[in-house]
Amino acid sequence: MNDSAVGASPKEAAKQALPRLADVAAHAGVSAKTVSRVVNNEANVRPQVRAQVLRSVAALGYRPNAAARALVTQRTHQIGLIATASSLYGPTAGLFSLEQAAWKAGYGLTLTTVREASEAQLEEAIHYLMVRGVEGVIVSGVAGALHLEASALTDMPLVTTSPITTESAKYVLVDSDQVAGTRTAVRHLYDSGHRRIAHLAGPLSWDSAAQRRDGWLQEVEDLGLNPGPLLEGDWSPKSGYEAALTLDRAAATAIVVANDHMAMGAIRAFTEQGMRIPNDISVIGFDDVPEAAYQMVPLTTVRQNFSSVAERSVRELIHLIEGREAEDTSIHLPTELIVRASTAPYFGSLA
Amino acid sequence: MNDSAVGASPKEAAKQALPRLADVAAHAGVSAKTVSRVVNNEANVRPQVRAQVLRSVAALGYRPNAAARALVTQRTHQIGLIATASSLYGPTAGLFSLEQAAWKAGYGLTLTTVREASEAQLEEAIHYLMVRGVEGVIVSGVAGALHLEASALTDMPLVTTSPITTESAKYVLVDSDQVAGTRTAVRHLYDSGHRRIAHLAGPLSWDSAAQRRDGWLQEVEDLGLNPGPLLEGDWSPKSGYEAALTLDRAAATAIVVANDHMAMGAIRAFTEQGMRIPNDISVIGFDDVPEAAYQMVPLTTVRQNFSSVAERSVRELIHLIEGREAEDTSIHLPTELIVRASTAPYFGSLA
DNA sequence: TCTACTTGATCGCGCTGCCCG
DNA sequence: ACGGGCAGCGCGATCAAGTAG
Repeated sequence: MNDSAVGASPKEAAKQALPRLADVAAHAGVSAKTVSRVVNNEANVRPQVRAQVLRSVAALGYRPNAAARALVTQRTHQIGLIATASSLYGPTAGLFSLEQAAWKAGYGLTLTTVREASEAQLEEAIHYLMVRGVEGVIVSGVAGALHLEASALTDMPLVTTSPITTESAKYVLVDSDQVAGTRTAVRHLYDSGHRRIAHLAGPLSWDSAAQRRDGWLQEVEDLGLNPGPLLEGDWSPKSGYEAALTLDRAAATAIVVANDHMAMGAIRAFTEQGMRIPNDISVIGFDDVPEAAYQMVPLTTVRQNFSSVAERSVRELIHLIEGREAEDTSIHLPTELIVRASTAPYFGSLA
Repeated sequence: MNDSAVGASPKEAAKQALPRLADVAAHAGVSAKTVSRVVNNEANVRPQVRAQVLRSVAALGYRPNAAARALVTQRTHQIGLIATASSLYGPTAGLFSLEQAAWKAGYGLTLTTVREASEAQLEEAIHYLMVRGVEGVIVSGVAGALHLEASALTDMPLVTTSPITTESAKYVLVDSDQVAGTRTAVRHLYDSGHRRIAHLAGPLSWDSAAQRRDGWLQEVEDLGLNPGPLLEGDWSPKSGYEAALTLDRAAATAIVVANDHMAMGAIRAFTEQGMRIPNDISVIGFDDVPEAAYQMVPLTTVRQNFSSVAERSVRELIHLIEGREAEDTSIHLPTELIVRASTAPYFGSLA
């Protein structure tokens, strides 16, 4: 029983020596049920007994077994997180905020990833999490506009960052206000005198990329301008670089880029072509990654507050878990334009 | 029973309608045990019966309940991940690789974070994970050299990225070879003619920062040079910027920086002071973040292969879980010097 | 009759809910 | 007001029992 020899089976190794409720009960000289009461802070235990039990708990280092508890209470206090497997700044930035917010609310996080944002993979991931008894699911950074059969969810509370169509009543969307973000960016350029404003979008299969493009387009049109060229990248600096090389120089005096990393690539491309930033072209990014302020040309950008999105997501999910009606099923958190040195006023061509 | 009214308790909501083994058994007209056999791919079930059970499983959408299974088998096939709560590139870069590697090996990931790398917080995190029945723990990106009482672990298999002293036999360290990384960087500068080589370190309470500094120092001394100035930042671009402003310009013709983001801040600071990169000073970063290649001055850097570290970590952990002896308890994966435009040969002062 | 294969009844994992003293 | 007994959450393990060759 007590052999600590090598080659012990995982079974023995995993649970080896973990004290159980009954051990504490024996140690304290009370019943198992009383220990349970103390551990769960229930009433009707004399302070004296409670103290004794607590002493035994401490002495043995007892912690209640989560699986057993989950089995009987049907609650796990776990939240499932489905993320797309990529190391993009956006998707990862909120991750730890998510965990911390969940922790504060008394929930743990079970993580799973999908390689691509297909209905099939999403449903598979949700099932994986359901089996593990998660009480709600957050889908973060998954690309497209998907449809989810309510049957697949069995009323699982769900919060996502990009819109999903579903019959489920327990569903809330939480995201930065992407449209307003790029609108603000366009507006800033307009106010600085720019009239030919291009857009370098993310992969348009991503909802957030499409929305940023929509914001650009809407604002440009509301301002009565002809939209400048629309380019598309894949979020990577490399794709920003390559897309920028294709930009017709005469067609734009400014460009709104869908994320900072593509903006960096674009700036590099413009520079290689002999253009100066911001003199020859103004560039605005999106995200405000930490290094944006410390580029050779500090980057003007639209800051997303990822930790706010994360915290709000957890809050909304827990509301759904607790059965409260969501007041607003589509929540858009504000972004903030951070003006640095990659944008400048445009006074018109002298030619 | 079937009310789908709002305000259902979490208990009902979470488990609502999930079919159990007994449901499948009834549907298929066999005993629960037979369903269990089929689900677990055990032998000795007639193909005909197996097919029928499988049909019932599909029809009801049955999935075995993980908590119940864990309770009886004492196995969860879950790996616990302890990460430091920060959105630094390094710690997050390997996260999804970790999840994918675990998934491939048939394990899930339970995530928890610590705010700071203290013994107390680590032990708390490990206990949190133990209660959830994880079979092993990976500690990623936690800073210092900590000591862990074996008693706290109860022989929990453990893989970390920075060294921990512990009595536990089931412990393996997996990391990039930090020392070799900065040694290579210094060597490259030396071979290019540099003789006054400074170092901008990360926070030296972090083991990885200390090791990179050690690599720099060792190589400099092995080459018979006097070490250049040693500066310290906190990994952020801002701290790199500020530290670089304090560098005595005459004291160094090159600087090895402990990560790319500080290097970016440093380059910005040097540029503001009228120095050109690499003409007036060569700069080498560490990590090879995606945007490093697309800076205005593409950054020479030491690439870490985060996904290799993640995959190897999972592999080693699973070996430990399976009771195999670790062949090597300290594994250092190679880094690669990526030479770009922020370094140049130095031909000596003409003064 | 004996062996090989296939199936099922019962128990218990660790804990909490209900009910009783 | 306080404490304990008992059942059962959903599953897999053990062992016994059944069927065919």
